[in-house]
Amino acid sequence: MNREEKKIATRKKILDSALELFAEHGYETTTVHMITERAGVAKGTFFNYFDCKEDVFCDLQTFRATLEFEKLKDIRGPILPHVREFLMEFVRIGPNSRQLVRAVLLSDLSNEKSLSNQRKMLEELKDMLIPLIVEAQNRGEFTSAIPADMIADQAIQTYMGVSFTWGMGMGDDKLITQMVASFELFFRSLLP
Amino acid sequence: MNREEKKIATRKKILDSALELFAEHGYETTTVHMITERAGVAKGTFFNYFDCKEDVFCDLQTFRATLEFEKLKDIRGPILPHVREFLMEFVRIGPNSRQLVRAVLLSDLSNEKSLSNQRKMLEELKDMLIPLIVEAQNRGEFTSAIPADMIADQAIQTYMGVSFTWGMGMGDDKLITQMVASFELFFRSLLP
Amino acid sequence: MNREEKKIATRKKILDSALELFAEHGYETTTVHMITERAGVAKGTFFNYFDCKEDVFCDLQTFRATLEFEKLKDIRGPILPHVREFLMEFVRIGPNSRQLVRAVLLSDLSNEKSLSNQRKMLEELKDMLIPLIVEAQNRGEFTSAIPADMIADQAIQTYMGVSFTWGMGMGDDKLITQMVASFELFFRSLLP
Amino acid sequence: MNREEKKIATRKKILDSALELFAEHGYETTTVHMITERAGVAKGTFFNYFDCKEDVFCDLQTFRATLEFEKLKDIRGPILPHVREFLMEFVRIGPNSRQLVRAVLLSDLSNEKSLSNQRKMLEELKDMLIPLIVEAQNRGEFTSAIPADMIADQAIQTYMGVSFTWGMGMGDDKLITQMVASFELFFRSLLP
DNA sequence: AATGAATGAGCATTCATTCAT
DNA sequence: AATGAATGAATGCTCATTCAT
Repeated sequence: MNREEKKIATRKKILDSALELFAEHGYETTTVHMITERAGVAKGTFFNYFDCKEDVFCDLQTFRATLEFEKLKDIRGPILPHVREFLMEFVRIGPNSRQLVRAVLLSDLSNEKSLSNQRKMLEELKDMLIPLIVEAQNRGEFTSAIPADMIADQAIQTYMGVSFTWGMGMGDDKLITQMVASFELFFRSLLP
Repeated sequence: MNREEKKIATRKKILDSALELFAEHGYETTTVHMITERAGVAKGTFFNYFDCKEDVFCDLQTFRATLEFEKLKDIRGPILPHVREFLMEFVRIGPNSRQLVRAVLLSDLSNEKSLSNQRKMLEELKDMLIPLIVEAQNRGEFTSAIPADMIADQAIQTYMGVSFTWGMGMGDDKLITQMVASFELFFRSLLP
Repeated sequence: MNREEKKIATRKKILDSALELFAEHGYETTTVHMITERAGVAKGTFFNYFDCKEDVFCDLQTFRATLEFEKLKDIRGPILPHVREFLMEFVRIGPNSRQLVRAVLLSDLSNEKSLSNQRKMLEELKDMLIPLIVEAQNRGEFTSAIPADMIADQAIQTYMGVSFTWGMGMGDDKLITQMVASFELFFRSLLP
Repeated sequence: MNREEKKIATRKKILDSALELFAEHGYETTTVHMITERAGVAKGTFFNYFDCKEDVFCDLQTFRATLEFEKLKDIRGPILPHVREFLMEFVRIGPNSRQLVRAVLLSDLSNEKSLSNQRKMLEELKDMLIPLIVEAQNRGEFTSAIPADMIADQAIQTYMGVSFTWGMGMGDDKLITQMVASFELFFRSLLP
């Protein structure tokens, strides 16, 4: 492992430890000392990689921003199979322990910067969903009785609702199972 | 106002100030000094009423436990109107600013004690919903294709999903409007 | 000693300790811990009295701003006796150990706020001196060959020069002796 | 440029950067990182040339010790022209921005080692001045009413006083102008 | 019962210094 | 000889909590 790789590894160690600890104790209660201790580095090392404690926190969220919403654009024909597939990938990429989910939600709420990041991301997702929904309505897959943007809102709410309650310890052992089940029911409400 | 009443008033002033501040800044970021300043009492007074800072926090949550789930027990005949009414009261009692909603969700997530309180409350709610749903299924209001407990989970998820996304700043200006709209869609998915 | 007096006493203890330590080690090298240790209070107590470390520093200078320059305004008749008297009082009020003088000069230089405070004070002093000098020139006490404002500058320079070299450990044991001697020589240069 | 020359150049780069930064921010506030960044070398390189941060600081002062006081020894005949000339060179060699002057004075005061260096230098200067002054008194250039060592003290005080007040931002734009003006007045006080 | 001065453990952050590469 | 990642002691500052008044 050369120098550059070591640096990346150290950064990752710190990020991972931070994510775990934020999940276990929340942002404020987690100290830099705790993070570096778990990462197995000195306290000072933390600040070689991040300007301040808050920065790690924001970093945690960026991984989600990289999600490939783009894929949704190219959907042709019946929408449901694609949405199911997208959803599964979306969940597969994200955190998969209840603790981690809680940590991410916590981060969304506790911090003004995170809050607006997250809101922006959801708005983007919504903008990408609407045309898909409209097309599905035209094709007769979804009811046209409900406006497309309301359906989009609803989809996002379903996603966040599942995340939240699952993160709290309720629902099926696997997040993906719970997510798919909830969306099946959701799609049921969209039948023409 | 006699002595005893004064004591109760002081306690209430402190609790109210704390709730407001937790809503504005979160638990950790709110200091005892901030609370007593807003309540208009001296810092020491706080500790005459609460053993430690965490205690106010737990006190804040108890108000939700007092919610009258009991009412749900006595429902007879068609369920939908009752559920709609219950929902509206439920939302009316709870916090109504996005900030407050966020604060409460934050409190649910940040603290082990709060987390388990909240989970217990939701489980209770679920247990109360299931027989109602079964009866509605028997009466033909809801589809029987979906197990009652799954529907109950779904209802709770819908509630949390709306709370979360609305707290983040999305959706209709009024929480109640958003909540009702989402539940109408939800009920749509339960049609036989 | 009642509560209010105690507060004043504590504040004074902290200020005195700070002044001594700044004199011994300079501003940056002196830690809040050192100050509170010498003052015999807890570290936190420091911050009950001053918002930050820098504030003590600025406080140290204010005592000089209270100097009664006003007295100079009312001088009538021959100026020299009054100036001598003023000078002696000026020195008597100010710090009298070499260490303290050094601390004050150090504070003037190390900190932008102090620097501008001090400059302003000296400018004020100069403005007050000029009319006196003009009158003395008219009365024939001082030469008119040198502009009054230059003489004022010179007086201030003499004062600072004595302070600096004396603070460094040179000159007569007593600052006042050294100051008077230097000003006698200075006045000699102003003979018509 | 061979290896030896390169080493000398690197050392100089570091020293120059340090001097500039000490002038701009003072000793304590300047970090090794700032120095090496401005010098364009890595942080580690600093410690290849200096054992510790303090060492650069002491090195900076030595340049003043190299001042050729020796020249004063060989003065014959009327003293004033020589002293004027010496003074001008003295000032020309030294720092010429208000910031730099302030930095040097600061360094004199903040550090025990610097303080004693500076004191020693001034004492030497004084010892060199006294015989010159005695001779000038004998020749009738200066009054004999004032002891020669007092005059020497006075000269040094004048020098430091001008430096200090000029460094603080007062007086003529050019230090040399201010210095010459003050010394002219000083010489005036020495007329027989 | 109410006050607020005093406390000190604990935190984020800085930075001179080391040392493997 | 030069590098810069890693170190950890030290610092300014916060704040829940105590307790004499």
